[in-house]
Amino acid sequence: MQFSKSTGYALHALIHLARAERGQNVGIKELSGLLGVSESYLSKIMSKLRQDGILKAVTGVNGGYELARSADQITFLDIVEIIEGRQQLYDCFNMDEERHQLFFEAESAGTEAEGFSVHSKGCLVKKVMDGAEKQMNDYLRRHTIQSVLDSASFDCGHEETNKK
Amino acid sequence: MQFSKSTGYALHALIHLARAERGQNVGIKELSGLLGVSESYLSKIMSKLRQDGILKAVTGVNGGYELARSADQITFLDIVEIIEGRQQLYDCFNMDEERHQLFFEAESAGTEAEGFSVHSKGCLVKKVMDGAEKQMNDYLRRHTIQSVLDSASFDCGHEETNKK
DNA sequence: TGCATTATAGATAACTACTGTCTATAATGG
DNA sequence: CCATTATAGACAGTAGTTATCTATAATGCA
Repeated sequence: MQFSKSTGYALHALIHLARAERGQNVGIKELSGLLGVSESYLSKIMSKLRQDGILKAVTGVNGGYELARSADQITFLDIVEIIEGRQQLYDCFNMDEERHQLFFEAESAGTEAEGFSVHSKGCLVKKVMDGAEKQMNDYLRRHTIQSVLDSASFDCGHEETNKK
Repeated sequence: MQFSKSTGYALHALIHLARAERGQNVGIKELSGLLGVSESYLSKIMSKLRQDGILKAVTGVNGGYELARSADQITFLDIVEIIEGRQQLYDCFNMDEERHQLFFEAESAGTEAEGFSVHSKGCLVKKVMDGAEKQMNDYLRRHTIQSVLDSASFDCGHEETNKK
């Protein structure tokens, strides 16, 4: 299990766009040269980001890409979900209860009258794996394109560093 | 990006083994029937777990598998690393500094005399992605086969529940 | 208008990993 | 000696990733 290279391309491209002047379009040629990936392949990725509202694109002369929202409103999780897809990391291979009788959490067996909060039924393995995924996603949600710019000392001098 | 089904098989099989009597071998036939996967495929997974010291295996009549250590010494991370491999989730596509000049963290530029701890140089994108992976791994390390057994109310009656 | 530029969309293909089957082999107990 | 059980290797189908190439559409400029 690994993140696809496309996710890396997307994140690096966005950082570059975030550093560009507002209103300045950056073309695929510049981006692909910077990242060392073909224009053809990268443009697929950029189109996806546009379709999901991360970018704006302009065709024609002086066209190119621009962020559709400010860099601190674009989280790493946004990009990972767009490129990797939104399925969960762990799909239990067989969710029917017949086979899972041993791996399912029993729902407060027979104690309904006691007012117990009925446990949500589900595979205990999946519960752990989903918990693990949530830890990662929460972290990715806390990190934005802007936060990466802040942690770097780009153009030391005319921009304050460590703004965050 | 998703966990492979094999990881799910492995975890479920281990939970079943953990419930078996100490010294009692469980055969591949029983396990494959329970999980709904072929003996052939599951045995590959079990062999891997044996090679990595999670299981002991006995061939021949009355043979089968048994945990090699106690269930609370087998973490979810152990199993994920064995089945999914130990590579990092994010490999930066191009780590040479030439191309990365914009994405690398500068190492405490020119302030060496101040006694700053020199930042470890590296791609800022990778730093975030590695951080995210660490969050997930830490969670997986805190969850063991035993902790899953504890959270379930198996065989209510002759075993204490919530031992942990 | 016509042309160069630039993004978009579709078809295609190589490669890899995952999932799974089949067969042969080795070890063990009865 | 035989049935049982795990192991190892070869093999194949499927899906996803990583591209490439071509054609198309939109835009700005001369």
